[in-house]
Amino acid sequence: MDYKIKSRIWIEADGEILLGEGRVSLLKAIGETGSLSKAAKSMGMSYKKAWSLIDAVNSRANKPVCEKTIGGKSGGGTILTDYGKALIKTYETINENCWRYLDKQISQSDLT
Amino acid sequence: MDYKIKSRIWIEADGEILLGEGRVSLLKAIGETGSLSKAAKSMGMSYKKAWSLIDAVNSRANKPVCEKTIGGKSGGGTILTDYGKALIKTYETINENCWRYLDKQISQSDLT
DNA sequence: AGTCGTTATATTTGACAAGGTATAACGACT
DNA sequence: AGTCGTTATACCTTGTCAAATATAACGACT
Repeated sequence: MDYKIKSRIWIEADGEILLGEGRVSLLKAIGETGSLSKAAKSMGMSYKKAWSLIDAVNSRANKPVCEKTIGGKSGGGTILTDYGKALIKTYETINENCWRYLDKQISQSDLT
Repeated sequence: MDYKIKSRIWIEADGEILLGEGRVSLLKAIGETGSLSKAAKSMGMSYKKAWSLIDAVNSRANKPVCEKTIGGKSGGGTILTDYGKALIKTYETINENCWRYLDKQISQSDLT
């Protein structure tokens, strides 16, 4: 059996988690569905958990990550800001780079 | 508030966690104390948890990571094998490299 | 035989996170 | 005014994981 190396990265602001893998997935689902409740449902996550995650992200980020509207014909919705999209992209790029880097590292080691 | 990037890496064998940050700390404490129970105590960890962690590591690693003796004058003890020491060293080296790499990545991004 | 500190294991208890349910507020539209 | 789907929040239940407790086996040494 050969070993594999895995990693998780996250971004912190003020010592608290701002953005991790789960929050990025949720933000992406919001971008696709235009709604927090639909995003939560598409991920099999409870609305309550999704709301608290997004609340944490918005309260810790330097700029708003999404904009929410309540009421109206469609009931309301949530859309990502440009800043939110940039955050997602940065996270994913660094994450993929990290994977590649680690795979190279483990292949250079002589573990058996 | 500026963002910081954090990471955790771990090594898997057969899809199960072999070695992570906590297990490496425990192994190092074993190396310093020569005893699983003393190592657990020094980390404020229950003996049971320490034992189960080490049991998992030993059962998944390709070679034994530590050798245990029961009974005798000193009651027994646990010492690391050369293979265990090599595992620790490899993990820590890759981990530190990963931190440096990520710091470089985040500084090259233009997040505000 | 008795002592000692260790490894090894089962059982119970407690704390905390996760989830479910319920309900209110909202506002464009009919 | 009524409808609708959403955001927002409180409350309670449940499941899971950590911790505490208890006990046994072991073997060199006295």
